Amino acid sequence: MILAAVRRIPRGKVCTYGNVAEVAGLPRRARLVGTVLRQTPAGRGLPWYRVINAGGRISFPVGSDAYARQRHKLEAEGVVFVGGRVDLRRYGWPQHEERLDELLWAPRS
DNA sequence: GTCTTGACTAAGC
DNA sequence: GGCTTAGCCAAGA
Repeated sequence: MILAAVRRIPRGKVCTYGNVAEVAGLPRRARLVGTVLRQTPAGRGLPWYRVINAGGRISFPVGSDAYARQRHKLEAEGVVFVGGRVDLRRYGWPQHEERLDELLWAPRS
């Protein structure tokens, strides 16, 4: 369910661990999302890099290899970083609670 | 079994 | 915005 949720994040958008958990139907399991992504091999076609923390930042140590990889992937899709963070009001997904309800109700594709 | 860890968060300063 | 502190809960050890 978690991986399915990650796959639904649109290009050029980002989603927080907490929101991924919610969309996956697992409220309050943000850490589990991180655990799953950590264990998931190089998910081909899995937009894992679109998942960031609630602070709008990448959850890897700044300067680390992983940090650079994720950031470049996002910037390549047009996501802009300002002061090491992205504006969730602009790039965050889903945008509104209303949208979230639709997602939970809608059949998975 | 328990104890620790951690790609997390919301709340309080 | 930043830093701390409490919760959180599945995995690992």
